[in-house]
Amino acid sequence: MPKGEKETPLIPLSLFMAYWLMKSEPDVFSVEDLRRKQISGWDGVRNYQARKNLRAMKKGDLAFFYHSSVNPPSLAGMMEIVREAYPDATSAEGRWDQVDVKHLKTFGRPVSVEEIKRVSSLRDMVLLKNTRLSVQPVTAAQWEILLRLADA
DNA sequence: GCCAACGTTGGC
DNA sequence: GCCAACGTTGGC
Repeated sequence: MPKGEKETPLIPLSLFMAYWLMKSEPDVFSVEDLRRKQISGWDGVRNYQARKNLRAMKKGDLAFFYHSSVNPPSLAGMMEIVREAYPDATSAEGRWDQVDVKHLKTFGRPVSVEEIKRVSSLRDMVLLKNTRLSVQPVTAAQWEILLRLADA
């Protein structure tokens, strides 16, 4: 290999980590609330499919912070999973879990769901297919495209 | 505020 | 296990 040429890893780093999208109504908890706290528990999830996704999260995974039920609904920032699933203290039944997340970025240019719908390579996003799922996976390819749209 | 899509509950 | 009734989510 010629000097100064960057060595390509045999296996891309992205294969080792997963990407997610997590919804919150910003009136309740926004990406700026998370920026102020830096680290916060992500609790209150009461859906089995979302719980399954929470439990699949690994430390170091990245997630988009999605602002739902506002105009316009959009990807507002990015965070890192810093603690894997553990019992949600706000759940009396004890069967729900939460993770801890850390603020990484608030997007200067949030990506609206309307914009996402216009990108054909994003048409398979869970966000568009299963609109009610509040914790959902994002593929590495989708992640890259969305980051570019966010100018991040 | 409306309503479509989806999830849960409970009677049978 | 089916399904009707009901509740919730979330875009519009």
